[in-house]
Amino acid sequence: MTETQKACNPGPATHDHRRCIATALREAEDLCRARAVNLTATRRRVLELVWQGHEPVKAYQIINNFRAGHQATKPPTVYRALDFLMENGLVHRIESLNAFVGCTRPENRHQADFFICTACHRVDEIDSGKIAATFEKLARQQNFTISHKTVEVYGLCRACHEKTGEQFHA
Amino acid sequence: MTETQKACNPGPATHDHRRCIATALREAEDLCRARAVNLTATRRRVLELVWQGHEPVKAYQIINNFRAGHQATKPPTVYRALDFLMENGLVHRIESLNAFVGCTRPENRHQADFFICTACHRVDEIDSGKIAATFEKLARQQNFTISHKTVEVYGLCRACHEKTGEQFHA
DNA sequence: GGACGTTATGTTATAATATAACGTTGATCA
DNA sequence: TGATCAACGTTATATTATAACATAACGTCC
Ligand SMILES: [Zn+2]
Ligand SMILES: [Zn+2]
Ligand SMILES: [Zn+2]
Ligand SMILES: [Zn+2]
Repeated sequence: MTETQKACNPGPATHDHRRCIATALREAEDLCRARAVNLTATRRRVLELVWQGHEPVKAYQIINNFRAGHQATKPPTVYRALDFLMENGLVHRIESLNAFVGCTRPENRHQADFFICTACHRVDEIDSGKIAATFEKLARQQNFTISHKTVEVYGLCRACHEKTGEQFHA
Repeated sequence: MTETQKACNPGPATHDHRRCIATALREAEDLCRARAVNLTATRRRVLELVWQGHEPVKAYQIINNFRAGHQATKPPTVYRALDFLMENGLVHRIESLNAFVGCTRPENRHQADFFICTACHRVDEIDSGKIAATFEKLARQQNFTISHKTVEVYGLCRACHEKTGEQFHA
C-alpha cells in the first residue's frame, strides 16, 4: 500500500495544509529561478511529497508515493532529488530519524536545529542564535572549532502537552 | 579483512590507549556488579571493541572484529549487546554517524552531547548544563516540553586545528 | 527431580536505508 | 555535426537494523 497521506498534525490548530504545500512550492520555484538552478519536475514532485505534512518523511515513503501520473521511481532518483533540495536549503535531514522535512524559511540559507514532538511528530525549526552562541562559548573553552552541527530535541509540542499531560511517551 | 585496530587518534597527545580500555572495562564491571546487571562475556567483548579508540565505531565493524578466540558472531547478538550497553549508560550512539562510542563517565547516567572532530574523528562529550539550560529556555518560549535530545557538533579538535588550520574539511 | 520461568544467546531470514557504476536522453553550443 | 553537460534511468549491491523463532543455562517451586 502507499502510505497514507496523513492529515496534518493533530491539535486544535489543524489548518489547511494545501496552502503550506502551495507556498513551499512557490517559494522553491522563486528561489531556484533566482539562483539559476533547475527545479525539475522530479525535484518538484519530491519536494511536494516531503511537504505532505509537517512531520519528517522517509525516503522510501517518497519512493513509494512518487507515481506522478503513472510513473514509479527508484531510490537513486529520489536520493538525488533530496540531495539537490538539501543543497539548496529547501529540505533538511533529521539525522536521528533518517528522514526529511521541508524547510520553513528557505529564503535564507541555514543549518537548522529542531524541536520534534514525540506524540504528533510535528517538527519545528528552532529559530535562535542563542544556541549557536552557547555552543561557540563551550567550544572556545576546549579550543574546538565548530563547522556544523546536528541538534534534534524531542518532547511534546504545546498542543500534545495540553491534550494529554501524561499519555504519551517515546 | 578485519578493520584495522586503529592507532589512537593522531595529534601530539597520543596516549597509551590500553589504559583507556582497561579503565573502561573495569568501571563497567564495577557498575554492573553494583547495579546487579549481568555484564556477560559477549557484552564485555562488545564494549571492548567499542573502546578500540576514541572514535565512533560502527556496528558492523564490531561484528567483523568480534571473533574472540575463534567465534564469529551475527548482527542480532551485537545489536543486543549494544542495547544493553546503552541502557546501562556504558555506550552512547552517535545518530548522525550510525555509530557508537564508549561513555567516558558512566558512573552517573546521562544523555550526552558531543564534539566530533571531522579530521581525526575523536569524540568528546560536552560536559555542560548550559546547553540544557539554553534549550529549556527556548522550549519554554514555545511551550515545548523537552524529553531528550541529540546534539552532535562537528568541527576540528584543538590538535587538528593547530596542526593544519585549513587542510581538512567534511 | 522435573516442570516451569527467566535471561541470554544462536540462527535464519529479511526489512529498511543508501550508494556505486554505468547507460541514456536531450539541450546547448563550438 | 559532434562534443559536452546536466539530469535521469537502470541494475546491482552495500550498509544498517530487526523480526521471528529455537536453544541453552540456570534457578525455584512443588
Ligand atoms: Zn501545514
Ligand atoms: Zn505534538
Ligand atoms: Zn585512549
Ligand atoms: Zn581532531
